[in-house]
Amino acid sequence: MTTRMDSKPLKIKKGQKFVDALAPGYLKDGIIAVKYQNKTVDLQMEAKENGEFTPVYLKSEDGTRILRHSSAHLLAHAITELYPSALLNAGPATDDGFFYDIEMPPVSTEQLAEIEKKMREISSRKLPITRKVLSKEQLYRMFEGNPYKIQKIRDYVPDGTSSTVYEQGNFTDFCTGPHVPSTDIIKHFRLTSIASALYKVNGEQKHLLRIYGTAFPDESSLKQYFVLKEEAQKRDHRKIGSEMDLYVFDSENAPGFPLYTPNGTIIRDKLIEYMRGLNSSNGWTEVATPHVFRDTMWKRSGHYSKYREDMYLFNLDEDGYAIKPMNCPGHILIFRRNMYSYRDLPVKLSEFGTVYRYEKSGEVGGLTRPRSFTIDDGHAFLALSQVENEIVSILKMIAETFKTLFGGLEISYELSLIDEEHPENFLVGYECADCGEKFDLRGAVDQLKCPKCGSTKLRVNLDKWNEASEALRSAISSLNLPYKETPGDAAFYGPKISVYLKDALGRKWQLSTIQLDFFMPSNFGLTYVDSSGGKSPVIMLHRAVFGSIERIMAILIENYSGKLPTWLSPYQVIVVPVSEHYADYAQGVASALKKSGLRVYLDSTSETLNKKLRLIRRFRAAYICVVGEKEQENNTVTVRSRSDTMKEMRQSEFSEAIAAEIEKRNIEQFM
RNA sequence: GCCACUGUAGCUCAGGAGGUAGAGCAACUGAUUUGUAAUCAGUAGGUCGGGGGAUCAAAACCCUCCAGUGGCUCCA
Repeated sequence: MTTRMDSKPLKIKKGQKFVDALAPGYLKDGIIAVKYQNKTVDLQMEAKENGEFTPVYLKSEDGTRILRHSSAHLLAHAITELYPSALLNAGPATDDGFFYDIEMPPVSTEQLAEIEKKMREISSRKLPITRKVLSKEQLYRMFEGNPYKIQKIRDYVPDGTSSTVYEQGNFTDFCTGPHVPSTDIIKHFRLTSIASALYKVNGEQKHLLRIYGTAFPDESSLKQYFVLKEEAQKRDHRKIGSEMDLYVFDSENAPGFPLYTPNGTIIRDKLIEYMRGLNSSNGWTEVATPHVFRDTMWKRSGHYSKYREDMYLFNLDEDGYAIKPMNCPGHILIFRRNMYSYRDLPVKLSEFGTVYRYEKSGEVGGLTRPRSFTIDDGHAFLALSQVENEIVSILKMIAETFKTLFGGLEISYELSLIDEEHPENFLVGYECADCGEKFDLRGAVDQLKCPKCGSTKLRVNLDKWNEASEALRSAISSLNLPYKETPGDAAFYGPKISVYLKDALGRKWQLSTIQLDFFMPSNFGLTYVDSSGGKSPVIMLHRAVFGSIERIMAILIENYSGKLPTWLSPYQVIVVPVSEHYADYAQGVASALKKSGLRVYLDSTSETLNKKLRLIRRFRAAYICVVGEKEQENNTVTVRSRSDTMKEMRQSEFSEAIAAEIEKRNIEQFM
C-alpha cells in the first residue's frame, strides 16, 4: 500500500493547472492529486504561484487516503439516490477505510449490500469529480434543509469568505477535498459495517447512522486487508483462551468478570512473580489493601465526583461503601500513618490490586475491557526534586519488562498534557481575585466559585501542571525515547506518560502508564518535613507497568497466538507415549521432569498417537515429548517444539536445556 | 446507553413457508496398542438465552428483557 513511486518535483507556473503541468498520459499512471506547498490538492487546481509540486500516486499513503475520502463521497452519493430523505453529516477517511455519518432510518445488512451495489453502479458511470468554489451565502443556499451541513458552514467558513463543494453527476457535497478525478477510480472497496454514532447538532445529542467501509488502490490489497482481519480473529484471546482453558466468562452470573481456571492462574502467577522481582530490585515495597472502603474516602480522593457512575456502590446501616475502582487512596491511607522527613522519601508502595469498574453494557468485552481487573499498581510518594529520577527509573523498568515479554517489538511513548484552552475538564489550581484564597477545583468555568468568599472572579493557576509536565518531559527525553505530546489527554488530576506496543500483527496496544498527581495528596493533606524544617507537599506518582494483568495476558496470547514463551506456558511439557506399552517409561519421564520443577502433563489416553497429538494441540504446549520403543531403549525423549521441529535427545539434556530457557525467561526455544 | 449482527448438546454448527429437535468433535463404555493433525462400534447428553403474546400447535411469528460480537476518538 505504501509503494514508493518516483516522485521527482515538477515545475509549475502561476495560474497553470496541475493536470496540465504533467506530461500527457500521466493520469493513467495512477496520479490522482499533487502535493504543492506541503498540501495535497486536486489535479484540476491552479497553482497560486510559480513553483514545484510532486505527483501523489493512488498507491501512496496520501493517495490511498484521498481514495478513501472519495469512497465516502461515493457512499453518500449512493445513499442520496436510494434514500432521498437522508441527511448527510460527515464522511472522512480513517486509518483503514472510511465512514459516513447520516441521519436516516437504520439499515439491515441486506440493504447495506444494495448500497454497495449502487456505489459500484455510480462508479462505473465514470463521473468526473469536480471542485467548485462558492461563497458562504451560496453554500447556505445550496445546503439549506440540511442542519448538519449548515452548522459546518457556519463553524468553518468565516463570513465574507468562500469554500468549496465537490460535484459528481447530480451529487454535491460540501468538502475541502482533495478527491480523485473520477468515480471510476474507486473500484476496490467494500462496505463493512453499520454502527450508530453520537453527534451534537445545535447543542443537541443525536444518534446518526454510521456506515463503515474500506477501499484500496487494488484488489489484492483489499483482499490482504481481509486476510489480516481474519488472522486477527484467529488469534482472538477469547477463542484461544477457551481452547487453552485459561479462563471462563459466565455471561449469566458474572457478565464482564473473568474467572481464571488453573491454567490461566499459572500465567497470572508467573507474570506477578516476574513483576514482584522487578519491583523489589527497584525499591518498591509491597502492600495489601481491602476491596471495600467507606465512601468518605472516595469523596475525599475526588473519585466520587468523577467516577461515581463507574463505581459499585452500596449501603449498609447508615453508611455508604464502594468497591475500589482504583488502589491509590488505599495506599495513601497506608502512607499517612507516619510523619516523613525528606530523608524518608521516596516511599514506594506497590500492590497487585484487583479493582472493579462498572463498564456500561456495550463496553465490556473479553480481557481487554473487563469489569474487574488486577493492576500491577504502584504509588510513589516523593518530593518534587525526586520526580524526574523516579520517572527515569520507571521508564527503565518498563523497557526491561517489554523486552522480556516481547523481545524486539516496537514500543512508543505518549506524553499527555492538559488542554490549556479547557482547564475546566481538569482539576486545576485557582486563585480568588477578591479574597486571594487559593484552591483546586474542577468544573465548568461559569459555575466556579471561591469556596471562601463566593466570588466568581477566579484566576486559573497552571503552575503545578506546568512543573509536572516539565518533569515528565525531561525524564522521557533524557532517555532519548521517541514520544509524542497529546494536549488534552491528561488524567483529570495530572499529566501522564502512556506506553504503546506494536504487536506481531502491527496492532497498537496501550500498556503502561505513569501519572503525576499533585492533587490527591493535597486532598489528603500529605506533607513531609523538608530540610529547612518546614512542611512541604508530597507529590504522588501512579504507575503500572503491565497496566493490567488481564490486558497483558490478552496481548501476550494474541501476539504469540497462544504459543507463549516457555516460562509462561501452562503446559511446558506434554509427555505422549506412542502406546500404552510405554506407559511406564512415559510415567518415569514425566515424573523426572516434574521433579525438576517443570509443568508437565502426561497423556495416558489409549488413542492413536496421531489423535493424541491432535487433541493436545489446543493447549499450545512449549514442548511435546513422544516416547516409544526407541526412546525407552536409548533412555531418550523425542522432543517437538512449538514450531514443530523435532529432535531426539537424552532426558537429562532436555531437562537442563528447558530449565535454562525458563530460568532466563527466553522467548526463543532452545531448539 | 445507541446501531447492526448473533444466542439450538461441553465445542463447531445444521434445521426452521409453524406440527414439540439433528450432525461432527469432545465425554462415557467396549474393542484396537498405534511413531508425530481424525481406528472402529456403542451409550449418554438439549425447558432451542429468559419472560410474555397471537395460535389447536412455536426453536421458528410478534413484544420485551438478558447476554455475546463489531462499532459509537480520528470533524467540512
